[in-house]
Amino acid sequence: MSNEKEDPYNYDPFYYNIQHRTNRPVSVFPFFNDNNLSVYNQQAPTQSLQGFDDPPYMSFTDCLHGSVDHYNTLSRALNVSCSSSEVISPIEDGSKKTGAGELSAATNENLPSTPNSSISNSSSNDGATEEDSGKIKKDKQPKESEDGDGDAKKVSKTKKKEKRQKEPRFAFLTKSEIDNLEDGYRWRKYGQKAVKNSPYPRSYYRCTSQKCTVKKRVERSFQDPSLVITTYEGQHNHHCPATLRGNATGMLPPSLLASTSIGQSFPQDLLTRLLPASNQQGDQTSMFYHSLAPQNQQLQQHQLYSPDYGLLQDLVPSFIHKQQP
DNA sequence: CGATTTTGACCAGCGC
DNA sequence: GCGCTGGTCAAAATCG
Repeated sequence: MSNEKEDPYNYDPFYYNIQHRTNRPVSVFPFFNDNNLSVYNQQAPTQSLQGFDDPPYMSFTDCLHGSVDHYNTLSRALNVSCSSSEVISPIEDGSKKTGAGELSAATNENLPSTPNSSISNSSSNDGATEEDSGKIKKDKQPKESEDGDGDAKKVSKTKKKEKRQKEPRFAFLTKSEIDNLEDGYRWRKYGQKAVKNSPYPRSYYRCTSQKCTVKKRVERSFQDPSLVITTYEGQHNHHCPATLRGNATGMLPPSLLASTSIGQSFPQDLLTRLLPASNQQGDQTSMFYHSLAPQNQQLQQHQLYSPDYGLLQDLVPSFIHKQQP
C-alpha cells in the first residue's frame, strides 16, 4: 500500500532535512513525541559540539550532559574505550521494520534479562554472540561445497539464521567522499546490496578481529551523495588496533589525541574517534551524527531516536539507558 | 599465499 | 501464499 513505507528516502524527513540543510544542524522527526533524534553538524573535529544553536530537540551533547555514565555507557557500546567488560544486551527484535515501540521494549533492558525473547541466550554472554557472527557460522558449517549437498547447506543456513540476533546499532552520517570511513578497526567486506531507489549500493562489513561480532553497513545517500551513512552494529570485544599501536595518530584528530581517556573526555571524542580520516585528507568536515535510542521513560530528556529510515530500522542502543540510576 | 573483495544465490521477515 | 527486500553466505577473483 504505502510506497512511502518502502522507500524511506522519499518520505523520511531525516533525509529531507539533510538534503536541504546540509550545512546546518538538522532537527528531524518532529512528529515523534516519545523520541528524539539528534543530528550534529560538526564543522571540524576539533570543534566543540556546542555549535547547536537551535536544537529544538535533544542534542547528543544534551543527552550526555551531566551524566558521565551515559557517556561511558555509550563509549562502551561503541567500545571506543576498549573496555569490553560489560555485556550489552542485544536488541531483541524479531521484526525488521520495527518502530519506536519495539525499540522501547528492547531498551528496557539493558539489563541482563530480556523481555520476551530468545535473546537471553546470546545476550547473556558475549561469547555466545560470537556464534551469531558469520565467521563462527562459517567455522561451524561444514564445507559442503565439494559434495554439492544443497540440502545440508540450506539446513545449516536456516539454523544459523534462527540464532541470529540484532545487536545495538549506532549510526551516523558523515560528509565524506570516502565510503569506508577509517575508524581504527579493520573490516572485511562480506556483502553488498543495491539499495532500492538509490544508485549507491550498501556495503556490509564485519570486524576482522576473530572474536569480534561487530558489523557495519555503509551506504551513501542518494539525495546527497556526499553523505555517507555508517551504521555500526554490535560491540567490539577487543582493543582498537589503531589504539594498540599507540594513539592512532594517523587517523584521529588532535582533539582526540589530546585526551587519553575517553571516559573523561567529551562525547565529541567519542565521535571523533569514529570520524573518518577524511578530515585529514581534505574532505568536507561537516559531519552529521545521530544516535538512536528506544523510548524510555527514565530517559525522557535524554532520548535519542531511531528513525526507521532504511538502515536504521530497529536501532536500539540499550546502552543509553543502562546507566540510569 | 593469505587476506580481502566481488558477486550471485539463498533465506527470513514483512506487506499485500 | 506470493513477491519484495534486507541481510548473509561462500566460491571465485583480486590484491598485497
